[in-house]
Amino acid sequence: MIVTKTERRVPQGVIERLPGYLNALLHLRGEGCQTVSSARLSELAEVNAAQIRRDLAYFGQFGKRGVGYDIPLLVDRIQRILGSNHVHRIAILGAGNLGSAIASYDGLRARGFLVAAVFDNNRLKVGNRIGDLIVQDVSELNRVVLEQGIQFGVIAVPPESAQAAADQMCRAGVRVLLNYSPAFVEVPATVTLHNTDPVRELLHTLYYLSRADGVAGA
Amino acid sequence: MIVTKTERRVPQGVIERLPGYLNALLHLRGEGCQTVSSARLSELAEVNAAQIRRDLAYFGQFGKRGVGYDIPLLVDRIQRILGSNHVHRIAILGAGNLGSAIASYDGLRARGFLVAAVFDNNRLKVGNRIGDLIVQDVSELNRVVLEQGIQFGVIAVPPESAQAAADQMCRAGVRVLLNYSPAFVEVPATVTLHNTDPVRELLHTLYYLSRADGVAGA
DNA sequence: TAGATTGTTAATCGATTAACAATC
DNA sequence: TAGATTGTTAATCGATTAACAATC
Repeated sequence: MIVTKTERRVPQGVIERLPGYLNALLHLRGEGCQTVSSARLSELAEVNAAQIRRDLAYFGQFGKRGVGYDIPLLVDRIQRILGSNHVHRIAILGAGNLGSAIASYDGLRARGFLVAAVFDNNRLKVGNRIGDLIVQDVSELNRVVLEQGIQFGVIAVPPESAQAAADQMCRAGVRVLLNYSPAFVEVPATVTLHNTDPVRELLHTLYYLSRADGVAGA
Repeated sequence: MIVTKTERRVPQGVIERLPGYLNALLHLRGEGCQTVSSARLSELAEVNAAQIRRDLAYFGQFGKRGVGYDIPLLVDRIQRILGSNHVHRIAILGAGNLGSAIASYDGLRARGFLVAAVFDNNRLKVGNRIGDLIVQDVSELNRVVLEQGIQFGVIAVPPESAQAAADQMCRAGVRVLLNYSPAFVEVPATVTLHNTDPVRELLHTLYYLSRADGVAGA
């Protein structure tokens, strides 16, 4: 594994912002840009320009003074830092609308993820086609995760089955579990659980919305 | 609108944590609990107990010393603070897998949101049923948003149509726009845009995953 | 050289935490 | 009363920002 010189403890906020920078850089690269200034990146990523420079400085000196950052180089560096420079395999449990949406989500491939398998326990769904994949029976989960070295599991089942799905995924050996259901699930300490609740952001927005009615300002 | 006494400027971090508290409280209420201590809430919401007490104190005194917080009361208070104590209507543009998944997402109803309409520009999808809803042609968007007082718009179309979808939603008059596509979209300053990128969290997790291989600790 | 933009310091700002008196 | 837990202060910690010398 390649690690850049300065390996101080990097604040979590920095790591959380890197994917946003990468996103903007991929967008710029797609438009054919060669270099970008922290000022321009600031607009796209909605982060203060000084902070971008400071964040990147945790990992080395990637820019040229007077010029800016070389986009392909910076993309590569950030991908290495995050570990998205090689492909990571994902297994999805649940082949309903949510599972299908995630399996065919455009943003995954471009950023180093590959949906390697989709499982369901419903006989009617097993055998269905989702993009290039065939839905497999959940009894195959252990074998496939092991054989393909799958590290990421996605729970895309109804909330009442979420815990059972999580248990199966953990037994199969995934390292990270993404829970898209609104249920609480528990996992062993060796597995990293991410509860990604799409409603949480709506609620948070609501607060500012009701204030914006009465008062000026965002 | 009911507002509690202390209306100091509330830090953004507090607002972002409230939905997590609410989530945990709804879970506890579902289990039949009457009261909860900040220590117990701390476990469920994964936030320091002192911080929970401090966060809540921005809005008033909701607890009883020696006892804890009354769950139904606290649920009600947080819902009022966030504005989720009355129903907010959502329109979804895009009736594919993603749109269907969001439309039938269990977590919405429980937390004050109602998917009021789903639109698509594909003749083949117009007229389809998703739960209780019939997919409508996108030409109906303006009328329906106006008539039903819809404030939230969700973009669930392929990335290449995302900007066009955003424009239509903004013209129709939504106040908040949730973009689930990996595309960059621009909106007028009067509309709040939320880019909810499910891959961002995966990338962020990846960083810690690669470190966990070599070093001890989370 | 002149202009532009980085890398980095120093100052500010705000969030987090521990601790404890108040009080149920 | 004794035990428990809040509300709140005070101390710490870390993140953000402005500013500017270094340098392309």
